[in-house]
Amino acid sequence: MHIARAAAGLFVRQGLRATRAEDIAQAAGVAPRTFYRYFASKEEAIGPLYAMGAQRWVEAVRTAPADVPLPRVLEDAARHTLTPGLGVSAASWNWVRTLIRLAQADPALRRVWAETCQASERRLAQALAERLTAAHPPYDGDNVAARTRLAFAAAVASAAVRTAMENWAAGEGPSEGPGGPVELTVANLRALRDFPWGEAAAPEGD
Amino acid sequence: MHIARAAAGLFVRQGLRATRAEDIAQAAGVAPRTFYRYFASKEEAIGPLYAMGAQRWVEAVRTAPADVPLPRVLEDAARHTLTPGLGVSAASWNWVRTLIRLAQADPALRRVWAETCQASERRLAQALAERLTAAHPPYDGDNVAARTRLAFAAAVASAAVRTAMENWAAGEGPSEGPGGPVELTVANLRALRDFPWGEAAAPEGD
DNA sequence: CCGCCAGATGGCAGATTGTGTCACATGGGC
DNA sequence: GCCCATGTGACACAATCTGCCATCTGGCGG
Repeated sequence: MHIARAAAGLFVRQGLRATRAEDIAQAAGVAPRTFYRYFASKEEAIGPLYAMGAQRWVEAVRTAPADVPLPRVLEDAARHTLTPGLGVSAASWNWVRTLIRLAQADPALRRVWAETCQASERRLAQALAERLTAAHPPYDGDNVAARTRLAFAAAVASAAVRTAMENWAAGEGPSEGPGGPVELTVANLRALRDFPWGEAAAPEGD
Repeated sequence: MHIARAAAGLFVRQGLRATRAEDIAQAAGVAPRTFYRYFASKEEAIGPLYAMGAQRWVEAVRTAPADVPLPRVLEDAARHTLTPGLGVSAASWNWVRTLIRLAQADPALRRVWAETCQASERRLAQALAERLTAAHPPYDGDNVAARTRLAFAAAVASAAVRTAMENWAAGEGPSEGPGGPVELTVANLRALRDFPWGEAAAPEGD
């Protein structure tokens, strides 16, 4: 969505506050009225940019073979989605970092980011449900406990990626290798498996 | 915050759309300008209501003795916060359900809900960090990997409660006992521990 | 070719929202 | 009493959204 790109460009260049919805519309080459046909507010305009990555990740999970164990699926999807060069050019990772920082800096944008994350979480839950119904016919989608468990699994997986991205973006680390999004995400997923969780969360100080 | 209550009342009674910021101000007995001194938009006005519960939960975790294992702390905090009658009157749980449903129904309110959840997640991360520095002096807050791991832990714990609340509110289940917020949350936390997670997430169909 | 419809877009008016600025009141300390 | 900090209100105005209608475009059947 080129309107979203125009919005992001203006937000980064001159700040959210100084950018009017009309400016975005003009930069994107559309009428103000058209802008508001797609977005309810100027903040929402970068939503699609935030959603893109999550979209790819969920899709990778959805299309994974049903016989691969879930943790493996999540890890592979993370690698496939977050490794610079695969789908997202290595250069534009700086852009990604900038956008995430932007979201953390402004309350209104943080709301958009948060909502986007929860939305993709719901899509992931949907994808996991499909996996389940395919593998375990007795999965009962009407059962509150079962649905909650599924939503929780999606939330956890989603959080593994989200916290990795947020913390990576907040620092100055590289977009690849140790300290990069992929490594942090994988570390989260692994920690999940062997969390004693009984004792506090920093046994070995990595 | 009595402005928040006034806003919630109007939103529930006549809908978000039909409620103007000025109406809320009037219902709360303040001038419109004063309303905007506290909230940037009318949607934000119910934020404090969403935050209250999370606030209590985080506080319960923070004040837990350092020698109690974390999963236990989380479970206890959940019971303490989510059991009707302890702090939140049994009657007002219907109100809670209504408010959460409201959030799921409207995009703008969903954003507020999402942001509130992430905000309390950050506070929980802060609380966990304090626990850690107290217990394991070598905890390194400057380390990206360590910070991410901590944020992830907070996100997971937070998601356990959030998904429980969302799924409880979406259905018609009781606010207490099986199918209630407490049970669902505890089930999430337990599932976390013995997730083989290797095989799909619905072994025993509870 | 023509009429027609569906969908996307733009123009315009106006209600609503959000903000800068100043004024007024209250209450505590000197 | 004076002063300052803090919370509140009034007014004007910029910016945000929205309803309604006109216009354009492309496809489709007559």
